[in-house]
Amino acid sequence: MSTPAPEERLIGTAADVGHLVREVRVQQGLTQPELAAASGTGVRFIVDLERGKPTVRLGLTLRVLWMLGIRLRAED
Amino acid sequence: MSTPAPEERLIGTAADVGHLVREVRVQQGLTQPELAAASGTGVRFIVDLERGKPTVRLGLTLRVLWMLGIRLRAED
DNA sequence: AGGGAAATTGCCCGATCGGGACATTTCTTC
DNA sequence: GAAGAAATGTCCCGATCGGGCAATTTCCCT
Repeated sequence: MSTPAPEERLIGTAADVGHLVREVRVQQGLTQPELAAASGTGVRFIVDLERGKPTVRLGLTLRVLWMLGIRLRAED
Repeated sequence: MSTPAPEERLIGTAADVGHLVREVRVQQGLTQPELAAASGTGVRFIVDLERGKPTVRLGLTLRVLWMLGIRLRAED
């Protein structure tokens, strides 16, 4: 299976993260409350995250990403 | 140039992020205060980040990563 | 062992996160 | 336009982030 990553993007800002989360969530037909519940957090957090708020917490963010099936890779 | 990424890792938790930051920082011969200054934050944050504290802020984290030359890619 | 540098921790405190509830706005469908 | 679903805003409030500073601990080298 030599197919490259289905979809890959560079993540540099909280806005990048937020936009991606929203996109994938909608793509998967999930509502914000559903995603919140699935990630063990609240709607408040999801709204802020998708809005690209830079002060949201890293741990929760990573959990949401994981839940959505988004895999982060770090390259240096 | 078909060489794969020089070094690539999966990021799933705040601990993953923290360990990577420390590793790259040390590799580059930077002290925590130097990295803090370069990222426009404080030592307190760098210590917490490297410790893998899940509640550190996303925006600052991404800034530190960027500063270290670490590029995040999201794949879904 | 000793010394110096670097890292970590304790503390203070202003700022604000985020869970939850509810109101309001926006979006979608008919 | 009307209705319903989804998203966003407002508010409350306990918890705590993180900048800054000093004390303490750890690490590294001779």
